[in-house]
Amino acid sequence: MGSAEQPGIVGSIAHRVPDLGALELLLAVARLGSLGAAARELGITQPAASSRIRSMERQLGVALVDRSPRGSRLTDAGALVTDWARRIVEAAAAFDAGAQALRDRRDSRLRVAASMTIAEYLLPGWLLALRAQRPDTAVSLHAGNSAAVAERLLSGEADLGFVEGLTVPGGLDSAVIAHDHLVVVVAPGHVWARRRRSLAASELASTPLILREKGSGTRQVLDTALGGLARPLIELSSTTAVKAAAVSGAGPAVLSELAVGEELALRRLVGIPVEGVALARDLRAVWPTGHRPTGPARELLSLTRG
Amino acid sequence: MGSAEQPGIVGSIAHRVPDLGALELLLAVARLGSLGAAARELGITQPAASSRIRSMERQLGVALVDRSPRGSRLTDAGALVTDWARRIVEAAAAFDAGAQALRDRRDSRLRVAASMTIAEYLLPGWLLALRAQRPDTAVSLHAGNSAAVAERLLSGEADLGFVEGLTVPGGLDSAVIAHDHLVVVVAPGHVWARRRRSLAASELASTPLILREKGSGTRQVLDTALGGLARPLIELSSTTAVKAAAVSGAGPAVLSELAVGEELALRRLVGIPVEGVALARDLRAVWPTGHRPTGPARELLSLTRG
DNA sequence: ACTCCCCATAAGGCCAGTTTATGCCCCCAT
DNA sequence: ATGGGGGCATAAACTGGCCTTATGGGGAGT
Repeated sequence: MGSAEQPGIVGSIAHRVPDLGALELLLAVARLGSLGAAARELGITQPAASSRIRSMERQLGVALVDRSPRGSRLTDAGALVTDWARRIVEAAAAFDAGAQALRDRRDSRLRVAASMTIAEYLLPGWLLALRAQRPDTAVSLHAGNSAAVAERLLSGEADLGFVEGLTVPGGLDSAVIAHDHLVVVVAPGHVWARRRRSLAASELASTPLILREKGSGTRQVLDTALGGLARPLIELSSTTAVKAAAVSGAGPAVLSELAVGEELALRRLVGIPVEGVALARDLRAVWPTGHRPTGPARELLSLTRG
Repeated sequence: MGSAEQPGIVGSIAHRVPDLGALELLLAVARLGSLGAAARELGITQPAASSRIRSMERQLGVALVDRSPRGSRLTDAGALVTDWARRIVEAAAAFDAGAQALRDRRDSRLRVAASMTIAEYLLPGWLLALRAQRPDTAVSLHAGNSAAVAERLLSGEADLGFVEGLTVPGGLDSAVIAHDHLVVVVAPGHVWARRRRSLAASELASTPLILREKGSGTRQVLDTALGGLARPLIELSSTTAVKAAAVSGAGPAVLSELAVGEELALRRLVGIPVEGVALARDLRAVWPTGHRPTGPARELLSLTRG
């Protein structure tokens, strides 16, 4: 690492955060109460675990575990660190579940097609649950808009689909699996953030907004709710881009609450109540008319409803 | 969460998920549109970035980036992977912000004391926001129950505190910064999950529950709401342990909605409405009477929306 | 054509993490 | 008391991944 130590602006966080293996090890230690047991579970030797925990403590500058000849318990700081670490590892598990489904395997027993918002925010969790229940089910995933989902289902390239629009594409049966609603959000510095009254539909319709492109489920719902009048300030091709633009203060955006939950909680964005507009939408599972999901597809479907 | 730390048959997820540095690089490529530019931003050379992205694609079995002599753009699959990766990196950034506050003890310009739930779920995000706004503010953090927070403030060992109980400890002024409410949760297989009617307070009081230990803010609110009648099925010392017990079906648990948001969304737990019990509580910032927060403390306070 | 910006490949170096091999400590059962 | 076993630490050697430097090829604007 010859070039590393320029003490200027903060570099990447990767070298200040222990890697996933170390965090996973820490979780195992917390759960099992012993370095050796944790090491066995992860398939490494006890000295490796010992050394890794120690170097993590050195890196963070905090003692994480209390070692004793009877085992190891977390310190107070260690418990906190472990809770924070768990969120990273959970996100990594979701990543893994999703990524494994993207690998286009011919022998997949369940082929799923989903709209972007669902694929982005919900599907990894469902796949994780499915894996816990049926570890040997190989799943493949394709993401696209409603039309693309319908096409894959009707051509037999997918067994089960998920869409987020208002209408169900022709030739498909569906079941509502969850409800979502769109929210109007602005950066905390925006004028609207200081409003006391809720927004009138006419105001929303007459204000240029940061929007997803036409054809997206989100845009479809908004256009319908406003009677086709949504005025774009700018059109972006991903939820992430819209969020980033809104956070940076470019203007008001309309997004699924799924997409902005975290931003609202941390006040990076502020939600503006709107009156007289139906911004709710159903999230639906879809399949070719008559072909009720069976086998793995039925399994996944039942997981999405609880 | 269980699935994130279940004993893996296939070994750890760490070797199936790219490390944080690679994910961060991918995010930079997505944002900047070029491998070389991303490499420069992270302070590595272009061949290193090229090689790292390539090995990530090999590991995941998916093409992530479309290279051209004019730059690089994400493939469709790459966009999805990047969105999932962003969640890992965000969790890592929160971890980093929190961990740094656990370390900086001596020369901290802002010393914070917080109750466990707040330290666990909210503080890392606040610290992240604070760092974005005032990058040079060194923060130290101690977590403990309300009494410990009060003690640190009154002894001058902390400048600002956060508590979640019903009452404000003596000698402290406070400001409500957010509202939280406790929810009754059970595993999806539990009898209560199939109830149609909401739960009566008397039923809750007469059912043995999975609870935090006495002295915790959560327990204090519940005991007060039920008139001191909460019957423990088992008492556990961390929110995480309570959650894990509830998910495994051991019985009903009572937890902050902050703690179970994800579990509810993924149906690993089901919330049970309760009638006639006030399970709401305020989250408060606290400081020694008369010493209104100034400087960094005031800055942090304003981020929490006091 | 010239030049700039992009990316790929090759060869060598370095560090982190791992394994094997010991040693010490404490608890408990014989 | 006396082994035995579980638990952790340290030392030394190995390995592999990531980084760097050096170099080459391809497209786009001037």
